[in-house]
Amino acid sequence: MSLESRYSPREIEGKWYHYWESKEYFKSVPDERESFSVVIPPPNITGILHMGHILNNTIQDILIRRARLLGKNACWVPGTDHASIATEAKVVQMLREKGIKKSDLSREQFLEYAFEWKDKYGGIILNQLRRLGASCDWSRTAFTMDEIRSEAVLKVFVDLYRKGKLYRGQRMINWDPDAKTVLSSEEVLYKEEPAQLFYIKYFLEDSPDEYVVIATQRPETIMADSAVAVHPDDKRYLKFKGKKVIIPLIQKSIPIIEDEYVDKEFGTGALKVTPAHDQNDYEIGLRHQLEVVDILNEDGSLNESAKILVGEDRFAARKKIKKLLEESGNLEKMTDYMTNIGRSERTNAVVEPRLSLQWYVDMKSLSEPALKAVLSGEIGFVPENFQNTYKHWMENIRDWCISRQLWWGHQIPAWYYGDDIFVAETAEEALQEVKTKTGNQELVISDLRQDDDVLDTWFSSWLWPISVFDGFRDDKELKYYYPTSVLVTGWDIIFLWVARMIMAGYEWKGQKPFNKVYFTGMVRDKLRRKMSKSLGNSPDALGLLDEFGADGVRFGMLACSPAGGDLLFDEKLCEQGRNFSNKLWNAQRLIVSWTEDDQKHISEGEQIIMKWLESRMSEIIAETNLAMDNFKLSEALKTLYSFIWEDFCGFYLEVIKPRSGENIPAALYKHAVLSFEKICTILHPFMPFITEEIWHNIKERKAGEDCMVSKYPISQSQDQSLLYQFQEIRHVITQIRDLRNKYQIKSAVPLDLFVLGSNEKGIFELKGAQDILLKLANIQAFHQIHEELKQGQSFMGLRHKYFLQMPVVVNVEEEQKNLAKEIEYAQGFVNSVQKKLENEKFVSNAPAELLEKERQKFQDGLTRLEALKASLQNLGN
RNA sequence: GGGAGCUUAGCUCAGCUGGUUCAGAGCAUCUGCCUUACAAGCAGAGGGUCACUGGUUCGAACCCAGUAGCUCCCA
Repeated sequence: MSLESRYSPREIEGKWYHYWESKEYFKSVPDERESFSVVIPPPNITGILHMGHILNNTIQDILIRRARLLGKNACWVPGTDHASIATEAKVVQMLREKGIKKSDLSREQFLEYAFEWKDKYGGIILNQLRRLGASCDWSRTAFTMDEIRSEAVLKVFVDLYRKGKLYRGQRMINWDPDAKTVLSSEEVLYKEEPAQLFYIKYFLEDSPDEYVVIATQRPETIMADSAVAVHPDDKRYLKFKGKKVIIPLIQKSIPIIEDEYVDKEFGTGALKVTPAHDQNDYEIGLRHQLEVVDILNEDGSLNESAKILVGEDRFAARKKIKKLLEESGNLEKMTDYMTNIGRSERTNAVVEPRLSLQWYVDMKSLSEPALKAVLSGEIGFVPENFQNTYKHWMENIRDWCISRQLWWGHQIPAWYYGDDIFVAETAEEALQEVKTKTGNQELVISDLRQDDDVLDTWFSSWLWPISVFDGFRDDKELKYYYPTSVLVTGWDIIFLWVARMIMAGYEWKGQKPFNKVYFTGMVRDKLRRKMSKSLGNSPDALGLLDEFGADGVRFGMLACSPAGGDLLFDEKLCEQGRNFSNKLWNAQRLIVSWTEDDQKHISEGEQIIMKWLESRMSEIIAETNLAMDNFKLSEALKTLYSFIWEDFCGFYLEVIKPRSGENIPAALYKHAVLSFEKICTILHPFMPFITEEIWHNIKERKAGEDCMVSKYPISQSQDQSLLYQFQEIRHVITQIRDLRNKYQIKSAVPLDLFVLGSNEKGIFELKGAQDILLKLANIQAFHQIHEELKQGQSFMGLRHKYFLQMPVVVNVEEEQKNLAKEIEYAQGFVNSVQKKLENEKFVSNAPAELLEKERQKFQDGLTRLEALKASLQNLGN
């Protein structure tokens, strides 16, 4: 077989993904095995693959693939989210490009277009996940607006209504004038933005020479003012108590009121009160029974009630009113200042506080079990400190506004007849109720009017862990897969989604939806900026996959992904991943190039290195398991990376590599293949494609004998003393290489090695050590000596002192310097340990084990110190 | 205004319940190598007062308090 020296992932990745799919390896059906289930955070149908998805789905895939290898019945349910606002915006835009206005269409016609759009673009992102290697059970692909999921939504709505946990209420809400819909507070993003404060004079009604100056950022709303408020303790305004002022331009008279809400320090200390257009003002209005004047249309333009500037957009009106106020002499001055502006997460429009009638879920009743579940640890958060954030939000929870003034989504199952509301899953049921209530059997469905609005998208996604298993109709699958094992998502939607899923889980199934939540960080660029389209700092995800291969990208993404915190993405990490792929690829090339020979004897060195690798691998498996159990995926991968690169390729393969032209003993070859095979399995969850490829290249495989469905190796007990001996061997090799480097002695020149020791020979007690030193450091002979060697470079091992005889002139002065430095260090070490041992409190307090360790340390330190001193002396002679 | 968190090598971060002179890894840097698996590589090396100040302790990067700087969430 001839293989390129560079690994090219492209065809290989495609090949294996199709193969796995054709074998139905991703498919899960309930059986007697333990289940391991994950539901995907459904990406928007408007979305395309970005770095956040790569991160999130790589992690899920790793967990799922590992569970599968561990013998569990792994089920990863994929799907998409209909994303009301975002999708409707896209569809409206698409229609506009075709020259169609939304207002010209009926609801049915619009939905037809929307579904068309969804069919065309909605699956893109799922296909992109396939390229990443995501092993989802595609036969389960769900959509928040498909039949099963929609039915669940309606059921839940009706259920909440009947339980009295759902109501319709008039509230101050966040209005998106672009999308013309209400937003929940979680969908509004606040940011400091520069703005201007307008200082406006309001003249007194009964003494036209006097005036009060109010400072406002929104002069266009003065027509909606119902009062001017001052703080009751504010001495400046005492004289105006009970008086009235005139709103400029429209000459309307409003009272001056006193309210403690007013901040005396801000602006002039006098606040214009506009109950219809500000949350706080609304509350002041309630306290003082003020008139509510709504001057804005749903698109943010001024309406008839404004009396002036009718039809103008709010921002245009602001500019115009400035001029008007100047002309009328009411504008005293303007100042710049920074203020928090709320913008719609989806449309970026400045959000307008607006009074309106909406549907709400009473959250208090739902939050209690959900809070308890997390605080008690029933549901584990990774990292744990998100508990605090969660707790704070849950304890201050506000009712959830779930209606949206859109067409794309689940239309609210509420029907109106006269002044009455009838909530039911279908129009027929609603009609039945109307008939019962009114006693009028003649009524037909068209006599009722269904609520125009749709439900917030999260009102369907909070049911996701239940609804993807059709859990509202049938418990069969739910019993097996629910609660799901772990949810992997970004911490930014902890309230929008995670908290609500927990509530839904307890509300309808009396059980948590998942055992663990793994919060990923936010992907940022090297400069710590959030990746965004507008900054253009987000790498092209598909381009990355092309360039580095899915395995390389998965590696790169994970290498910088601690749970929770931000992660600074750098393409260099993908490059590292690609290089790692290449390393594995070449290790495979090497092994495959060898010729087996069953006649050839295994040397002592080969014997011990096989044993060593087994111990070492067991150690690594245990470490990896521990890291994975604690969701330290990044750490687990790094452990494997350095084991494979340093231990397996850099050491083991170098030792067993036959000299050129020679064959390899058959048993050794088999050991190498078997070891590599295990490595493939352990690494498979992280880098599925290349491991599958290598798995098949290093050995003939029978049908169904695939890496993806292999058995995860078990950590055996380890030979600790062997591991220790090898540490010493490798240390000695490094020292020898260093000396060769320093004195420019080629590795081709064989050298003799001496170990100083009266009764033990250190590493050379281990049969085979010499073979290894010969192979890796070209040590041709080994001698035990009992005193310092005059001609020779010395170095310290972990326990012993070694000499290397080299045909060189030693730089005495420099050596002396180095030795002096080392002696100083060793002396310091010995001193500190001695101090510790002489300290009675330490001796009496420290555990016996530690004490023993310290004594050993002291002994070793002394030996080392003596040896160094001897070297120094020796050098002088 | 309320809360959470961070500060360790040039960069990004590990460092689990205090216990090797504990200061670690990767990347970057430097030196030497195209040694027949891999230059996407090999062999080595240098680099840090663990933000600052105090305290607890036999012992502190780790625990406590304060200070400074940064980040995020909520209002």
